Amino acid sequence: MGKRDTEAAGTESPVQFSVDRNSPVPLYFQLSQQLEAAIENGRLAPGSLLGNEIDLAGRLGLSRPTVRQAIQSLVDKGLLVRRRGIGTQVVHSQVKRPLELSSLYDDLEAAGQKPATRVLLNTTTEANAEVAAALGIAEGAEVALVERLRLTHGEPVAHLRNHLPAGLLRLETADLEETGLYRLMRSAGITLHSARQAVGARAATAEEAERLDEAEGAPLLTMQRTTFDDTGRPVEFGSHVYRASRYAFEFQLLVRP
Amino acid sequence: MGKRDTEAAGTESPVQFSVDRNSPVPLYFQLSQQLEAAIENGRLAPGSLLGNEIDLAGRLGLSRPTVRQAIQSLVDKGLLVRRRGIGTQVVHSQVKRPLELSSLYDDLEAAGQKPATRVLLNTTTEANAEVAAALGIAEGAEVALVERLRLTHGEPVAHLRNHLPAGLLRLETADLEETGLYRLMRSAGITLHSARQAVGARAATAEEAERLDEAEGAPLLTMQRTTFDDTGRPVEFGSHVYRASRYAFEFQLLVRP
DNA sequence: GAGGTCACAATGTCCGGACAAGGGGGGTTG
DNA sequence: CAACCCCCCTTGTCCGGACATTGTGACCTC
Repeated sequence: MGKRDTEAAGTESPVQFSVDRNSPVPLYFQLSQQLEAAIENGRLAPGSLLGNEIDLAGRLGLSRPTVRQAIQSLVDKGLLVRRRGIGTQVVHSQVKRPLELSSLYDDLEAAGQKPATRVLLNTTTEANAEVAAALGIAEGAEVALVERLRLTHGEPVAHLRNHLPAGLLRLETADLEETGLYRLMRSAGITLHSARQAVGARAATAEEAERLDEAEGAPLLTMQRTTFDDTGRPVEFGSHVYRASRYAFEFQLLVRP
Repeated sequence: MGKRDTEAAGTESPVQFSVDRNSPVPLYFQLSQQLEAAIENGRLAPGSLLGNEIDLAGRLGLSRPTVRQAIQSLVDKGLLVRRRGIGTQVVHSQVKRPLELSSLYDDLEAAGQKPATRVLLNTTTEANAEVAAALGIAEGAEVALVERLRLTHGEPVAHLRNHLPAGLLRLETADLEETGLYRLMRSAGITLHSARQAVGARAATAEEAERLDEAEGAPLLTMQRTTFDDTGRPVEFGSHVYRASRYAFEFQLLVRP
């Protein structure tokens, strides 16, 4: 009886947003960024309702499709959940970042470690059967070969062996010592699109043990990865070995609905 | 001069689609499924153009937004690539399935292996610090504990230890021997939404070696995973050990644009 | 009081249109 | 002949509206 009809239902959100129509950045993107920031810093509490799309659109002077596009992008990121008949609510946190095509260099840097790289080899060679199959080229064809040792605090973490199609990109040893391979590829105009990975484990050979400062037979984490650009062309085949005592893969993933 | 204006530009696709407006399944979904099937079986060749959205909409009697929604869902899956000013192309194959929240049981079954499960333990216990932190509950609180040995062809592949919040779900040993844990959770109405995983490696302890029929010190692949439902509530914490000689994680992933 | 029924609220789907932005090709111009 | 410019094609963004579908809660009935 004494209830006002506009009274919010408890977990409603009073956060205000605004968009700039003169900005060249799309309206839906402006909104999604503001929403994401509000979720990130807790102004939009986990579990709280977002308020219905119609009102939100009205308050911002946007159309519903635009608002929906903004919300959808965050649903895709796993930050929001839509429930028909209920509303859109903020996921109960714990979600950080979904799995990306992780660069070891970026991973280490993000973890606060200061990664260093020692280039062991930067040359060309003939593709063996495995490399040829991964890169979709003929066996014996010329490919670029890079072998690197990745270190943090002066300690080796991983041995990285990468094969790239010939002529794709000019790799300077100096650049490789400075940053990660993916960054170099991206700045060369290559758009990384997808990758196929296999992660396993095996015991260290004598040579690997020597290189990584481990005992022979110590458990190592292995990863093989073929990366494709947006045309589906293989642009890189990596065969990496990590010291299990110093590195593990961590990632978040979403369930495809 | 002698060119007809409707002449396709070489790599155009002549594939026909159709939608049923009386079906309850959404129009955009009908179209995206047909597109996906056409890509899967090669009728839409890798690299070929899809034809512009306007025409496609016109031919199907749909609006452009609906067609775009269908196409977008396949772009999200990594099957298509859009280029402004050019058109939408089929990715040059190699893409199979992006990473899903993989169930070992489903993985093995999909690989043609016939997985079997031996339940070693199905009880409740008090959460230790690690489990409590993962499930977001108090240390010492009661949790369900399941330990299973997963086998193929009579050979052990992995030892699986799972902790679940008390009262979430009634786990019958008989069911656990028949199928995977995730299937049981899903059929209990729990919607799995996201997971946080860590994959590493270590040497087998004497007990693990015994259980998995490996030598002591053999390299093992380890995974720890906390799974969340769509409200962000932790619903499962798994601590698994795989025989590196018989199993590796394989997955495809997309680069977030 | 327990049950079902109905209205409401919210997202899901779909339409038709409009203009902007980027890429490519062809024509024009030097 | 080459460089530049302009036009056209395609996707990107955005709008306003319409109806369907699905949870929820209140109301009514038994």
